[in-house]
Amino acid sequence: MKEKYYITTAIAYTSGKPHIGNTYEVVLTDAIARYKRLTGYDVYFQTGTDEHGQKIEEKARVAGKDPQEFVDEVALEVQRVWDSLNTSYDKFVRTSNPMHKQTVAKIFKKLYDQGDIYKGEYEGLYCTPCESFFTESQLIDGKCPDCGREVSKAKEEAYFFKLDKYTDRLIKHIEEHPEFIEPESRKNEMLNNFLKPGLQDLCVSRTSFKWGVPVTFDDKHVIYVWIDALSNYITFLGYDVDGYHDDKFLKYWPADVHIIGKDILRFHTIYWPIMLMALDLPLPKKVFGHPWLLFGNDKMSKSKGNIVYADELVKTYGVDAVRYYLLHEMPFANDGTFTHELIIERYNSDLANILGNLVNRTISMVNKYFDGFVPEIGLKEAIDDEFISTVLSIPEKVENSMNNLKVAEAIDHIFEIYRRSNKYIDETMPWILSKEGNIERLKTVMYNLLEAIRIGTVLLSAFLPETADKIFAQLNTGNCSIDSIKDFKGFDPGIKLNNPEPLFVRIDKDKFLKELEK
RNA sequence: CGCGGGGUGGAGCAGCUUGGUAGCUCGUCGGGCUCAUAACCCGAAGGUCGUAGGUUCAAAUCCUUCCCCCGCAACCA
Repeated sequence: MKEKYYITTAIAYTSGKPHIGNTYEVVLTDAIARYKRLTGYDVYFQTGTDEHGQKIEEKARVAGKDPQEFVDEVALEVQRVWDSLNTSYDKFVRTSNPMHKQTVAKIFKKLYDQGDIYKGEYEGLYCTPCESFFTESQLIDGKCPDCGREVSKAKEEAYFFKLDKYTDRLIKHIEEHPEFIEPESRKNEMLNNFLKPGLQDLCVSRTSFKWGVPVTFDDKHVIYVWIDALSNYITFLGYDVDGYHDDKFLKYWPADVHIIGKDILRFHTIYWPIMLMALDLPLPKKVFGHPWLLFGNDKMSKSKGNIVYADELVKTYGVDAVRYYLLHEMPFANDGTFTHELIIERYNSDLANILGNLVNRTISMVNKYFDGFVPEIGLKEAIDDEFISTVLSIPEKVENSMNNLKVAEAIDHIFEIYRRSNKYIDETMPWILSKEGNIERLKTVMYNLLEAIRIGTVLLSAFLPETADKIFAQLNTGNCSIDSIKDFKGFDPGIKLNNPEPLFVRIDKDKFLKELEK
């Protein structure tokens, strides 16, 4: 019986096409999901779109479309971008789904009936032309951030979620489960900024727009984003307020990890757990707030005009080059940087030179010396032991890194195999062995290289699935299970390799960048 | 004094919890090799570890001052 692993991304807001920074989250989650599948877990990977709210209502109106029509189009676009990066989600959810809306309405009612939600008044800074409330910090020079006009204090009838009842329990949970909030630096932020000073009640309904889930017992109100969006993690598993849950919910909840952007960590580590407590459900085991991908030194934004889209990058560099960059160049806790110069550098040095060239030269030699047939082990030397033990030590290192969600570190470990293999070629000098007619020794060297590459490729398949498939095809082996990399004999002698095809063709950086500018 | 994170050779990062030759990748320079995608392997140069003090036999690592950058600051998805 496989152990289950439920992993999610945040759902993307359908106000427009997601940029590379938004896409990073899905690729990161995908790598973890694929790795867990590889290592024997029953993985359920959910992602999707958050489709309600005033902003979307407006965007649809401007586009002259019905909101549903509008989000249908954007959701399709989001899914297309996710697919362009080869992400292996099991379920793509959309909050405009009728079943989801029904459950959300029931959750709201239940929380109201049990006294966790009450009716009150929301007071904020209101911009009349924009029909929107803003907080002090959202204002630009004290004026409305959308239209630049004066705002004034205003009140609106609204429903609130009472939080103080659960605060102590949440503080205790966070303190007793140091792994709950990742990275750890964020934990203090939540604790010191919000929980310990005491939480303000959360406003959970709006009357200023209609595009959302209506409050069943008060139709002036629409359920505001939090209850609607956050609950996607359970509604689409078949959670039922009356306890008639689907098997899927019983099997997969609680989530093993929610992967989200650091900007919405507060909602996932405070409001969401409190909602779950109110519903008497177990909390997710971990929430990981990943850093942002910046373009150069700037945050990507439409107003700066520096938006980079994932699907366009895929067209330029190939899917695995983009995945490699996202997964390997992003630090664990600090923001990462994207530039074309940097991705080309990584592409050339890591993918083309170290990995691609290794596979190419190894297969070429086997073709040349053994007509492409995988040789038996022949004569061994002491240096082989060190080489083999280095390779065999990698899976455990990768496992440790992945258990801490250190994806970049895990990839580094895999590349240790390739670096060591390139060095092994220099140490053993197969072309000399061939010239001297030392075939027994040559057989061993080539076998060791092929097996090292195969082991690396099994691990690599979680991160660069397309490349891994290409390598397996060239090696002509289907032996790619995690069990096959525990010892050093997973490559059956006698297999006929296919001809080598360059995996990554080197990019001429200067020439390429000039082309890009056109 | 709102809370928190960070400042390490040209670039990007690790090391700091549990003080004791400053490590990795890229780039630069020199050498080697020729199986391979001008790729691969070896070596070298380059850092007073933001600043000023303190603790210590010894500090990038612990404590304090100041400077600079960044995130959060509550209903913005």
